[in-house]
Amino acid sequence: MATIHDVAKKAGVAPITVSRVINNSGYVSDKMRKKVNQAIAELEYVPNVLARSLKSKRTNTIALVFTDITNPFFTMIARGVEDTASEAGFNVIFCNTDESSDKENKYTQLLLQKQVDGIILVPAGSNTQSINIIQRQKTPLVILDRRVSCKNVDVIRSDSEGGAYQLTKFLIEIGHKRICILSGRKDVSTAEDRLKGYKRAMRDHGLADFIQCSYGRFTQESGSQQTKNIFSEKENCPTAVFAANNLIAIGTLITLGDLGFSVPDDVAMVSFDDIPENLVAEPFFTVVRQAPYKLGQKATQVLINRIKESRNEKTTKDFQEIVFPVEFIERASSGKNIDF
Amino acid sequence: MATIHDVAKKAGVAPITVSRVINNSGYVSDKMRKKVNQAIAELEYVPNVLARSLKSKRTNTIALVFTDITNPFFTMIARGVEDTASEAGFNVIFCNTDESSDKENKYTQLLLQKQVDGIILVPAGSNTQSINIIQRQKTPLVILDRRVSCKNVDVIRSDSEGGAYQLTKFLIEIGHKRICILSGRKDVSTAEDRLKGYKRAMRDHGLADFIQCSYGRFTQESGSQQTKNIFSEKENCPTAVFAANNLIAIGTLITLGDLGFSVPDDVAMVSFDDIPENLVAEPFFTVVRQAPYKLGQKATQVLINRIKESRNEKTTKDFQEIVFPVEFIERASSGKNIDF
DNA sequence: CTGTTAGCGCTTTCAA
DNA sequence: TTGAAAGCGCTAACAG
Repeated sequence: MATIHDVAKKAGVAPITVSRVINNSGYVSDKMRKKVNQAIAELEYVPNVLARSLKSKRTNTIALVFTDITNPFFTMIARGVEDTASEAGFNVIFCNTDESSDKENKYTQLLLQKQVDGIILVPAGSNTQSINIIQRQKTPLVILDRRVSCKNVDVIRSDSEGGAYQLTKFLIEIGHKRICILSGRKDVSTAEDRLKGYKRAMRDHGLADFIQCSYGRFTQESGSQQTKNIFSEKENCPTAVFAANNLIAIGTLITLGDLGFSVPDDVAMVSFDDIPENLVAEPFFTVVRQAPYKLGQKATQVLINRIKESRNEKTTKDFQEIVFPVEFIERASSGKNIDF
Repeated sequence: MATIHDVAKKAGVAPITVSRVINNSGYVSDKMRKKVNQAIAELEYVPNVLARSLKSKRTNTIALVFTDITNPFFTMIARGVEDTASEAGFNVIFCNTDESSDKENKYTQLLLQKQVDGIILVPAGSNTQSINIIQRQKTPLVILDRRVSCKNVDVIRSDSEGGAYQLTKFLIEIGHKRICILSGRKDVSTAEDRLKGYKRAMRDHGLADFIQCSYGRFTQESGSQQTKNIFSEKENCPTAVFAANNLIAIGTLITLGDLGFSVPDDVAMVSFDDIPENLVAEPFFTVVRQAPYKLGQKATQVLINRIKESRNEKTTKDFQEIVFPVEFIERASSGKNIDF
């Protein structure tokens, strides 16, 4: 593989001149430029950005560390990040942690070694170890989708509590009292916040006695499992279920069917998060929908600003927490005006 | 940020000794090792892999260049690639081309500059420019999911033609004659192969006169559009539709509904590719299903072998084309024993 | 406008 | 078992 020296020799110039042509920096006469470009073409020269980055201290690469790209919610986030980063001249490395803090730590270590310019992190749990490491290396960092206990960091997320409140209130208003929530892991802020919103709505409407919470994970299997636990005893079953994410909702729907409950006739359902429209012929769930693409977009913008700040050694602006509103969509799963 | 020199100074050794500790290479006495490790911990030293890679000529990074991670088929491929690569100590960079050869070229250029150790490519079209560039830089390459005109390259893909034959034959055997196929772009091999398989099945069963093909793109919108084109004139409409991928299938299903056709009662449907099980409560489509995770896995294994070969300067084994079988699953969308 | 010098942080090669 | 020297390919800083 040709190096900048080979090109320089062939073009009869100094390596730095080649560098200037490649990077469009400094002054180069048209004559020189032409010669250099020709040499580049002839040698099929590909600049080595490792060497460039080693010298320039920037890789123009950011990383997105999240739980599982297989969940359409995160897939859309990934696209939002990639598109935005790409437009700004940044590359993206994606890392799936599968909700494991161990994997999260390993990946952040690796990413720091790779000298990424910045990291967008969806924390796997409440553990802040990787956050601390990233910050001690002074690598710009944005937290996405979930709250964390540290205060000195930017956070971009949706209004989980508000959305949960809205969904619960809706169920109450169409007549439900015995509403249960099936949520994710306790140490994941979105699971916690949705539960909080649910509880607040129940209390606000005098239904504190009917509060019934279940923790699990944000997966279809967990949705099934939690549903089995709650609906296996046929006495005093909830008349409505609030699934704390899309995958739980599907597990719940399937298992309710298996147990002989039909939705929404026997049990009403609402869910946080949607399945992307191009994957479903007839959307069924009443949901509160986040805007994952926009979340990814915003997180990337904030991160890139931080990166630019750090390059200019500007005084750091205050950290911000940006909370996106959610959108309520009523569909068939919640039924309506049901008599009990 | 501490460098290897800082660690060396602190530990009272030479930089190379630190290097040996980090990489577990060469001989280092336990005493030295301890001192070095302590210095590393105290300084929170993070090795710079750019410098390492510059010297060692390997980045332990591979790239997956594909069309759109938003399509669950490719999402699963991405997971297959990441998990396999990760296990072998490789990092993955993902690049979405959105079926644009332009973007494909730009990304491959960038990836070569980044000195990735290998590339897995799902070609955006029949253009082989990026393949040529990659090969001229002697970067190991594996083609995934689609055929290409070059012969000197490994290809991992599913049996599109066979699967299409199977689906078409199935429709014929349950009594359909007027079967149309809605496919993707003509210059994408999977669109072409599925069409071929369909045609061959039609001919083999004496239905050459009923062959009705439509090209478009592998998206929901295209599925809708193609369906509109074919079903807007109510005369001699097909009694069955073969959607060449999952997204087309959904667009078709929706639009058939809009046009007043019910599936499968008025029109039977089959489709290539499934929607992942954890995203759908009640799978509806009769499909031929690929194994995207395995495709990604296999492609990565083949690529990593090639990378190791190239490091050992071994004589290159012959290029292989690995074709995965597909799995037929009958569901409600195709109906059964319908009278015409 | 063009070039020289030095060095980014690491590891290979050779020597002790 | 440890280290010194050299250099991977590039560019910042300075000089001309």
